[in-house]
Amino acid sequence: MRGIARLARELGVSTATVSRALNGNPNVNEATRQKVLEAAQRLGYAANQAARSLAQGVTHSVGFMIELDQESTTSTDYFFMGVVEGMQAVLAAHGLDLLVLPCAKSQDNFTFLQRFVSRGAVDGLILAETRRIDRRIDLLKSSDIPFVTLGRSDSGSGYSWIDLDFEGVMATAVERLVRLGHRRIAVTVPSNDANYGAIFAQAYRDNLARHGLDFDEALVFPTRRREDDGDSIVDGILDRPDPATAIILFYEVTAIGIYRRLAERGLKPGRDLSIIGFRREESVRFLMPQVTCFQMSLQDLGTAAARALLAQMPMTVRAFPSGIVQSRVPLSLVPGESDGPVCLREG
Amino acid sequence: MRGIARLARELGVSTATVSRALNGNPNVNEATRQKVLEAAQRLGYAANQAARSLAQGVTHSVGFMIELDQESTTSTDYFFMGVVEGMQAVLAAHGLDLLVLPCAKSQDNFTFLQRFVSRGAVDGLILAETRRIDRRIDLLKSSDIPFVTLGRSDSGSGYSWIDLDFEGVMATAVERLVRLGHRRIAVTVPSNDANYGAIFAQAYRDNLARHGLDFDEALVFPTRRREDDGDSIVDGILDRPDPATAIILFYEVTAIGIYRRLAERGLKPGRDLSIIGFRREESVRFLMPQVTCFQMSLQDLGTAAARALLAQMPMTVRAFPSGIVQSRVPLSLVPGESDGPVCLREG
DNA sequence: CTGAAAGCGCTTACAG
DNA sequence: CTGAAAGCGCTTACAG
Repeated sequence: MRGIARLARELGVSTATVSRALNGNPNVNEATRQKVLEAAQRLGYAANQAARSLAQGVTHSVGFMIELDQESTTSTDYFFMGVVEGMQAVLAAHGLDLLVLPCAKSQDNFTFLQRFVSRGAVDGLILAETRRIDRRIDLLKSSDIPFVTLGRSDSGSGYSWIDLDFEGVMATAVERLVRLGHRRIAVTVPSNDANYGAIFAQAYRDNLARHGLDFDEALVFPTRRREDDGDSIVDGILDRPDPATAIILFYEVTAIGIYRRLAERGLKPGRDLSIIGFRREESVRFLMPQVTCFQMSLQDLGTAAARALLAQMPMTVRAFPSGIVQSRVPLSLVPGESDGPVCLREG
Repeated sequence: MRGIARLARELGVSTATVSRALNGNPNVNEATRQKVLEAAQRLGYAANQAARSLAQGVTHSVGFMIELDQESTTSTDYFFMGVVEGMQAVLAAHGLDLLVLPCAKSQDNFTFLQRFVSRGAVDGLILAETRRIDRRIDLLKSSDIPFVTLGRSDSGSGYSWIDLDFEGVMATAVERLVRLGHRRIAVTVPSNDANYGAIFAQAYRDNLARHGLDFDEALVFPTRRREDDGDSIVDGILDRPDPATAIILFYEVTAIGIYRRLAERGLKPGRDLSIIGFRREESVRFLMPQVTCFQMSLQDLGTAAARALLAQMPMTVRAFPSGIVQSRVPLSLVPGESDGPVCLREG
């Protein structure tokens, strides 16, 4: 005999009473409850997770699905801990365990998710890095499981998402550059299939238009999260009849290659080419001159996602009556010295 | 009626047969199995996790407990993704799900772990960042759950661990510096309570002794994972009657502050002070001159940990007959320009 | 090769 | 306030 039965026998009460005492059911004599609690503590007893889930129909756990790829292996993760910290704090306060579910890039992310969903392994899900078209969202919508995504998608509708305020960042960056006199502004965009690339690019176009600037496909540079695209970007920007005078970066790390190439050509960031980065990444924080960029709270992002999820879950919906949440976490500009007024050279 | 019962009724067979077909039990007519598999696929059926675990007594999942602190929020995590990728690949190949369990620094890590253990939420555990004295190890030893730690500890014995080869790194670093003529070698050590700090410090002493060099407490600098200890270190090393000529860093990021301070004093890394870093971190990869440091495969670390765990688990012990594994993942030197022969100045 | 039935360890109406 | 019992959705000897 084991588990709750052993505890019950030991105490001379029924398993029902033990269960009630442990679960905070009010219909238990206070003295009995103390006796049970004490014994459980002493014997290190905790209800078996599987049995509990089966009987209750809930797991008291939430999954956070992340994807493991080469790129994220060296950088995105830096994004990860802060976000998880925010989520965990909120969920723990409501008795929910956060289980981070890492999906290898080599396995199909749809199948991966489906397994956890159809097995009822978690009560809710948070998805990272949504795609423009993302079948996972359709899957989650058609099943009855509460979920929230980190990032928007064109798939599905009427679901909760939290995202970065790409639009706000781009508006601030473009306006700042325009004020400094820039009329030809280049941009880098991520070359992967996550939706944020498309959003960033669209915001770029929208904000050029707002300021009456022409969009030029030649000034859009797809990049990966690595520093060595600097040569082609700098040369591509400057060696043309109508060079750009500024560039907005999606991946901040690109600044390293740009700085390097500029130095080779005897040029200076902020004087000969204005640079505004997006997110303040670890690897460029010490670059000189400092990159003008945007800062945000990763914890807040995680917190917002967790709250939005709790608003979907039956157990916590009353405490979070916000319904569907679709919101963007703001970023604030951190001025550096990598941007400045248009430099009047030869032309 | 739902779950397996519904599937069984639909197919006109018993739940036992469905279960067998789905679980690869050989005692099933091949045609029957196909029929079941097809229907399960079509209806999106997968066995309920809780019911399955309860019936089988195993969860088919492994927990990787990590801790979330301020420090790791900005850096250690960079360590994280690669390791998880390695673990996940190995575990998935054996039908095990990897659940990353993030523990907030504000909650007691012992209690956190205990809950997962006593509830039987996972079949095995991997612990990160062991302490010199680590009650979690005693807990795991006294329960029957298989586990592996990332990092050694003085607690417990006869358990499997995987760690970095701090000794090898230190031996290589000290020997390299000694060959370059250095006799006064400083070191930075982490100021937290993880065991690797103690190991690193001990390896430092051992290797000084091996080369007949005196140990001097004044040359040991506790640091945190941030760049701004450079001033006190550089000044502390150089402004003394018997200055050190070289320093070995635990946290590579410390190099940034050291470089800065050296520059302020008109000195050069590699010429006026030789610097060898430990692990090649993202944030200093682009420092000039490049820091001489050590490289390792995070994936290999994760892979080794997962394999060591499989060797403890009943289901996989036959495929991994290695027994207790206690091994150190090697790192290889990546020469930079931050170290060089002793510079003969004035004295 | 298949099915009826017991059992995994809990929770929770139901009855008292 | 407490207990006996049914039930959660599976798996697995056991019998055929």
